[in-house]
Amino acid sequence: MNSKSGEIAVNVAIAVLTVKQGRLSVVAERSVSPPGELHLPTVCVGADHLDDLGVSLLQGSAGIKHSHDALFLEQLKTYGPNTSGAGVRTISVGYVALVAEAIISPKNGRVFAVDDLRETGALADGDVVLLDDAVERVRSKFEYTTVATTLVTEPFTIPELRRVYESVWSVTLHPANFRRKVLATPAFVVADVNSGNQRRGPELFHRGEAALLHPAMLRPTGSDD
Amino acid sequence: MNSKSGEIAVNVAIAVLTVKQGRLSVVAERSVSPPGELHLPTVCVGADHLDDLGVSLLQGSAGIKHSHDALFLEQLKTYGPNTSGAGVRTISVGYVALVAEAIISPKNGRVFAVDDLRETGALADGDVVLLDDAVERVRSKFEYTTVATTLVTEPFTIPELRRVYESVWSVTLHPANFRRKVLATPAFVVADVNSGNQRRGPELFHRGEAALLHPAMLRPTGSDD
DNA sequence: TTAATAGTGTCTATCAGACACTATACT
DNA sequence: AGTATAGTGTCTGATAGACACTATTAA
Repeated sequence: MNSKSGEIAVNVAIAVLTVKQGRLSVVAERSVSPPGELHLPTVCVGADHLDDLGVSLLQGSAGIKHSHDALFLEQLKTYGPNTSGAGVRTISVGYVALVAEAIISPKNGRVFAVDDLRETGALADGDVVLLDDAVERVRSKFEYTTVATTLVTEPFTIPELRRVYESVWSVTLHPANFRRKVLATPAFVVADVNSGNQRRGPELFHRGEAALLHPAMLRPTGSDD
Repeated sequence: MNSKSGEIAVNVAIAVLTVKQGRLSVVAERSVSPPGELHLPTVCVGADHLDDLGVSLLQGSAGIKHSHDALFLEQLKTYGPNTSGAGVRTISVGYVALVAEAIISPKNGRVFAVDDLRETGALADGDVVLLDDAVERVRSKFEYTTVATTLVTEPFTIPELRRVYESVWSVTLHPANFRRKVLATPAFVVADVNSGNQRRGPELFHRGEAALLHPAMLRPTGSDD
């Protein structure tokens, strides 16, 4: 109700998650000030709406062509205020994005396996919290939405989609039951029309129109790593 | 990474939800500038951490004695920036809280039924979005956590707890099956030791230690009002 | 040929929802 | 007595998870 809050700086930070070589991974950039430290892509907030900033930050950091077919972007929560080196109080609005590894070409950073980032401790402290929240949010989203299909390139097979689930949840799933559950949800995936023509091997699918899963596909109990 | 964001004001806004006379309700205050308009309690962000601000805002607006036994507080998301009347760009960090109606004594506001607020349109536009998000978050939390017990006063009966669920979800639930599901979750509620002594009537319970529900208690399909 | 994976069929334990019935309390 | 609510027992359909089996591909 009063603008007396004054000296607060606001930025948007993003965890761009993908699956690379079967491992849950994230785009991170090298910091300048503490050399060797890594941080998540960030942009300062001006007049643009937060969600618009999230989109442009995603596209800028991951080098994605505008309005690519399938991508997932969602605000997580806001952190801070933290006092930076120069004594500026800063709050960070965190976002999480899901993009297939094939269409990522990071501008200033690189794609790191999340487990490696955690083990080496190279990621800035505040970003570790954001990354943890991002991973947990995505793991949860996988249970009751179709966002997993944003991490495969079309056309894809059911086992490919299963390996995405396995990488994100870090579990192994029963192939037969997984296939049944995916196909039981009406428009989760749709069979490729060319499937059965020339090609042999596993059946090919495309993303369906469904966004929510009924019923939900719950991760195995006691699944966390 | 740069404090050039400048002119941004940050505040915290809260939706304090409760069940009053069987209806999902929220604490709102009368605005000064557009007379008659209502708004959610707000505080400007200074040096304190956002979550600490949420706690003090909850206690300040709802008049709750410090560290009351059961209360739920969670950050929702951040909105904006919106340009206020004076041309100040403001972003609002939204919180949602759950408190039993018996321990609310609003300082500057009143407890309104959410449906009434929506119908009359008296709530400020931005706050309507926050309120909607808060209600949806709580409805979802009810499915897989025990937070519903924060909306009853101890000791309580199973039917009282059921009516809390019914008010928040705006559905009617099957009494027998509801009781079975609640009692099937180990430490959701614990029987009152005095139950069966003097008193007759429905059995009395207290809040249990469990925070998560296994298995989840899903709302009836197609339940929204 | 062998090993690994894709895919189908089927069985069982569990849970959600519905119904029937008894017990208790208030009028 | 009669009505409403608390609480128990039980049935049915749907689902999760496990196992057995066949088909296909790649070495």
